[in-house]
Amino acid sequence: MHPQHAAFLAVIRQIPAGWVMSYGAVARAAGLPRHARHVGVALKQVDDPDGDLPWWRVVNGEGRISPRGLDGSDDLQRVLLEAEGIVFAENGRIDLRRYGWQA
DNA sequence: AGTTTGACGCTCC
DNA sequence: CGGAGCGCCAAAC
Repeated sequence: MHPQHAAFLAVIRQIPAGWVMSYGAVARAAGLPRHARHVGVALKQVDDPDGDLPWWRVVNGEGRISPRGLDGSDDLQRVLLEAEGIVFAENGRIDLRRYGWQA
């Protein structure tokens, strides 16, 4: 585990239920601006049997769930977010001005 | 050591 | 609002 990944995950763990953060926001909050892409890398590698990491509360800067290729785990992410009361717009976007968490 | 590759983001059009 | 283009940065080739 790279120390930077730990920093990203530490930030993500602090996002309260019902709120979201963009990859870029997480990177900035972790003190590593311009490393938004790296946040995605960290999340891809992580496995959380304990479920202590709310990975689903991270979306991209457009307020959309970032595509992961072939698997449909982005649908799961949407379900989890909606279960926390987050409302998706018609175009599948989340209003970050309303749900964006500022660490 | 040069190139490609992303769970990204911002500007333009 | 949707695309294209480009910058970014570490990893993997």
